[in-house]
Amino acid sequence: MSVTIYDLAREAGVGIGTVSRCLNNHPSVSAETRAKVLDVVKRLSYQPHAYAQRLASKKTNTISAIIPFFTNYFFIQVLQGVQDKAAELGFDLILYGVNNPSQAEYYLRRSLQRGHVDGVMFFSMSLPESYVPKFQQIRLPLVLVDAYHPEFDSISVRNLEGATMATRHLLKLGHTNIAMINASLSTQPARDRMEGYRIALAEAGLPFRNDRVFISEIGKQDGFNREAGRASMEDLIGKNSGKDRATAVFIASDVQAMGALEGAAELGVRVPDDLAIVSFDDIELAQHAQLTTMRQPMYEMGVLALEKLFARMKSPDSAPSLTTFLPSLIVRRSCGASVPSEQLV
Amino acid sequence: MSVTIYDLAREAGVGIGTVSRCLNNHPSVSAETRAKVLDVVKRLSYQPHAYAQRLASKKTNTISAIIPFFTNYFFIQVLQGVQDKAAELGFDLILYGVNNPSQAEYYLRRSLQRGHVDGVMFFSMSLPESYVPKFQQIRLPLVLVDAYHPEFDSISVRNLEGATMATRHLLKLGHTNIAMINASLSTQPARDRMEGYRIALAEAGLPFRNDRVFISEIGKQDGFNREAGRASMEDLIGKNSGKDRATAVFIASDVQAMGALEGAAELGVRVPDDLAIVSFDDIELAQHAQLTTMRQPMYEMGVLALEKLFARMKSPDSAPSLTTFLPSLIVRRSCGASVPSEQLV
DNA sequence: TGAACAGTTGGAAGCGCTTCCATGAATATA
DNA sequence: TATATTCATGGAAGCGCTTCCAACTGTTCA
Repeated sequence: MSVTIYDLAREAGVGIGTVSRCLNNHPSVSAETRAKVLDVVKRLSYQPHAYAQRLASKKTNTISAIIPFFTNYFFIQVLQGVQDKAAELGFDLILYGVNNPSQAEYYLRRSLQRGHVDGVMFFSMSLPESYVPKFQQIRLPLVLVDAYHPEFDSISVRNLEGATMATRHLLKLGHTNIAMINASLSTQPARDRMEGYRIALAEAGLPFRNDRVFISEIGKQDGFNREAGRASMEDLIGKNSGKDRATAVFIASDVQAMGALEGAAELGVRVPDDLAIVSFDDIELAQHAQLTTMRQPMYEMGVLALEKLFARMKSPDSAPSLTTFLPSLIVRRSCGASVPSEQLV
Repeated sequence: MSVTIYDLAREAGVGIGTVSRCLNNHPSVSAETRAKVLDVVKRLSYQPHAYAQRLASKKTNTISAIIPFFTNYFFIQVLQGVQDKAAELGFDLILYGVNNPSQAEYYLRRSLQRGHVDGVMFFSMSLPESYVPKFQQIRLPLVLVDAYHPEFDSISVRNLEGATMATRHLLKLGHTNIAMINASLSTQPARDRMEGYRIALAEAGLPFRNDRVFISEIGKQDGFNREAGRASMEDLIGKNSGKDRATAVFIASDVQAMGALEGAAELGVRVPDDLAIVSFDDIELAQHAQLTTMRQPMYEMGVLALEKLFARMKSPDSAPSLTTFLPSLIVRRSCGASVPSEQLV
């Protein structure tokens, strides 16, 4: 049927051990023999059987990525980084796209299956605590991306600093009354982004006021969605009159900002003239909507995730590392800065 | 180290054959024995070794998807369909995201590796002819999605009919001078969409005029990109004056339409008042930009792709099937229809 | 001249499973 | 009672590879 190393061995007049050594670039094969064997390999167009190799060598050359679909553009971008690096390192990538935490758990279990994958990447969700010992027991490398756990390698974005940068930008543009639209404070990113906002205000000697923070938790994703953004904006505009009027708002995510833009347009509030906006994430829509926003280096995060996984395979006992990325400010029209410096396109 | 069926067999006081039969729901095991074995399985928290199973059974329970990243939203949507169905059928999905045809070929070869996957899905690119015999020889199931080849199962969208529907919609709104912005005619979709446009015009007794079709091939993807759309729109507007003025345009894709909108805005042409627009694809941006467009059932296509692959595994000898999906008209603001009927959100 | 050693090589064992065949027990049939 | 027939079961063989160990060939050195 298909060509095996036994066929190669017979054809080349050598033993199967020698054939295997040739295929795996083992040093102790004479140049002559190697050439002979490789010639036969080519002639019979031999292809190794992936699973036989994996069974015998106890390495799978495969990793899995558990990643929620709802992150959309983030999903694609980060996946490109992962995929490119995986190809470079010769790994196959099993994709487990999920829509909810219970699906994620299912795939965690599946990834933990003995000999299934050499490593796991877990994205944008908090790791259920019950899986911590399981990964540690079988010593399966795990990297968290856009998430954090002290026991594992993690990669995340510095939400606090990013929020500070965003708010500082509005301050630099002369705004002194800056509101915030946030998502549920039950999530760490929302808390961090609010803290960053608070810090920037404090730096400028401005008070942090609870009545300037608008939070809606309607819809999915703890309020990180379009409808919640819209509701918050309507709320804000309803209360935004008189001399105490906010002239700018920092919005915790681009998707919320998209909804907020709709709400503002509907209520006749012009952006940026009546209200300047800076948000967070730089999803694809942000460019089209001309949102000034904090960009996360998604592709780079994907690449680094795989690098960390690889490093962990090499040295399983090193201490868990945390790498944080500083988001960068992308200036577009929504903040009202005079010279939009869109460099990306 | 890890628990094997030998451990189970010893612990349960049965043979390894019996254990294996229990695990695989083979009928000829007494209920009593089965219960005993399954109890031990649970007690030792046994996990089968994936690759040992695969080597012995000669089935991988894995499929690969070769899919270009540049399709963006299509990518995510269709992948969700694939993933959901794969989970249901118990398959693992190896994702090979690519950015160019040579990467695609690399992964085709990899997928063809003996015993690597049980089936392959190939998206949105034309299959290199040299791979046709390779798949046929080793009888590896292959499904083409958003693509077509007579020798394989294919799923595609009826571009011609979709274009006709789009153009008809503009006609129904009273337009009699309708232009088209297209991409390179070297691609089948571009040809089909133009033919559909032509047919709708003919139905209405209107002439097809070459000077009303604007094609730019700048940038990537044979002109299916933002810059090309913008260039074409600028070209159109430059030539659009006098009584021979086009009042509507059918644009071959949403991404082109996004660029076209920018160009129109810059040149002071209002959409839809001065120029009505209908485009094609219904990517995520389309909703935000309020583009009236032809929606492709992406999720459904993903599900069907996996169903076809599965069917092909069951009966390798049936004739190749082609399924086409009819896109549906999503009415938003860009066409100027009085009552936007956005049902999706 | 013989011992020690490095460089190659062949092939058995083993990875953990599925499957087939032989066997034995239990039941049905003449 | 003797003989089929069915149902469960144990375990060897085999999937295609890697790896280890033994063995064989030359060389080198005392």
